[in-house]
Amino acid sequence: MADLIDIFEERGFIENTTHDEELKDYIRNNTVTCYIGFDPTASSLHVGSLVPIMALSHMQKNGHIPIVLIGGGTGLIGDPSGKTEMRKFLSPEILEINIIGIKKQLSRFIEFGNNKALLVNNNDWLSELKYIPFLRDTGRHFSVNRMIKAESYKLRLDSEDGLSFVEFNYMLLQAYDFLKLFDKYQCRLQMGGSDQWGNIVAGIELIRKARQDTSFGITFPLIKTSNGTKMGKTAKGAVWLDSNRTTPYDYYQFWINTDDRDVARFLALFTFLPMDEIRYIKNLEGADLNSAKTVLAFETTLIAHGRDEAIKAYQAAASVFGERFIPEGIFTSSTVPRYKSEIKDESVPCSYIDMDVFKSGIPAFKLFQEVKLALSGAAARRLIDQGGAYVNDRRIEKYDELIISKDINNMEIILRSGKKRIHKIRIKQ
RNA sequence: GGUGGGGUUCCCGAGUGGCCAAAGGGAACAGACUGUAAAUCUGUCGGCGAAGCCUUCGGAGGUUCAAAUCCUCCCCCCACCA
Repeated sequence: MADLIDIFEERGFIENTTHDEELKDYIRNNTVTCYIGFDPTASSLHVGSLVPIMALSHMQKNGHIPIVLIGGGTGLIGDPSGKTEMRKFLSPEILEINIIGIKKQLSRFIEFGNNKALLVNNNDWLSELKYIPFLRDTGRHFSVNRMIKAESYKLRLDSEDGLSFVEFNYMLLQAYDFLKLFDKYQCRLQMGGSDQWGNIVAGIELIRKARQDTSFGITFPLIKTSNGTKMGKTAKGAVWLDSNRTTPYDYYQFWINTDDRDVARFLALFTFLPMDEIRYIKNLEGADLNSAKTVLAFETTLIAHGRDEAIKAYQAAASVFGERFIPEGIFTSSTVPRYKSEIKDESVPCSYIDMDVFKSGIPAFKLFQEVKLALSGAAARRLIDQGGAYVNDRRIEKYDELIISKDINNMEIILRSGKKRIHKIRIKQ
């Protein structure tokens, strides 16, 4: 059995662990059941959750048993850890929808079934908790004095908005989850983002006090880009794993646009390529890194959306931005296309517009607004005035220039905003 | 429950009767430079096909020629006291 801790360490997954040596021994010598909780605050997970997901996947690939805990119960409350504002309460109906969406997504990363991985919902036990027994059995193990010193509450305790009692309880519930999974599945390891440290330690202590037994915790670093911003946020908001929210094309583009300084780190975290191959690219500099970015984008899209979509996104990128060749010697494990591949634009954003529209002509800014390359007419005019709008690679000079039939090539018109945002119009007869 | 302080455009935050579509910063968008990178500099940044008009400063009313600014009621948040 490969040494999971070593894998985690060299790939950059570990921010902090409890009981360093004991934990290593435990993982080396046992089939470990471990869990991570996911809050069902949206019907899709996003790139921000990718580190925990990849961690579970590594666990499984190395013969351990991951448990995905969906916070159907705690989701009714909202974790205040590291948050500046109180979460909106979500209705049970919405939570139910979200849970279904999340389950589906995780199946791409983790193989459920045959007890190779479990998916549980803490609503199953939390919803039937009785207040008084809970206080007596679980609450008595918690010291408020300690809790208010927890880093995870600090932000909120110091803030003007304060911390509601409901949220204050979150830690107890998460600790209780851990205890429950310990009892039920002998789960002794909880992992989570670095903001979960307090909650994880609370669970470990609860298990120690209530069961006189040992359990462990690992936290992952908060992944920031080298720019210092939280990773996974773009202009349009979060980068989702759901292809209905973030298309595979956009997903691929998100990764292609990785900062030079982040490429190696992200390859280690977000792909399964061997570290030897990843280390090699540390020799690359400047534009040479672009081939590594292609591999990063391809592999991440492959994992999240499957091979077909990854290929399509690759081909679309090639059709729009030109093909990049991956040198033979690098990333030999990657299945990224290396030959001169077909250049197809199938997954380039596209909409269909009636031929009639172009017979009489449509003002350019209207067209840009129509396909959502600009959010309003004013924004579209601004874009054109500033020289950022192109039709078939021809810069539009006047915002009300009519786009007409002769702009159509092969039943298509290509619109571009700035350098990177492309939209294709296909003509309907 | 009492007292005091607040709720401003995507975010932070100035603005206390007209000069306010609202300072400043951040984010974002575009241009130049580039490698679909970063940094930098420049411009833009509520809506409407221009002038002009319309909508916006927690909500609802009111005073005024004129209200983000004044008054009334309501909702929410914070601090201190109880």
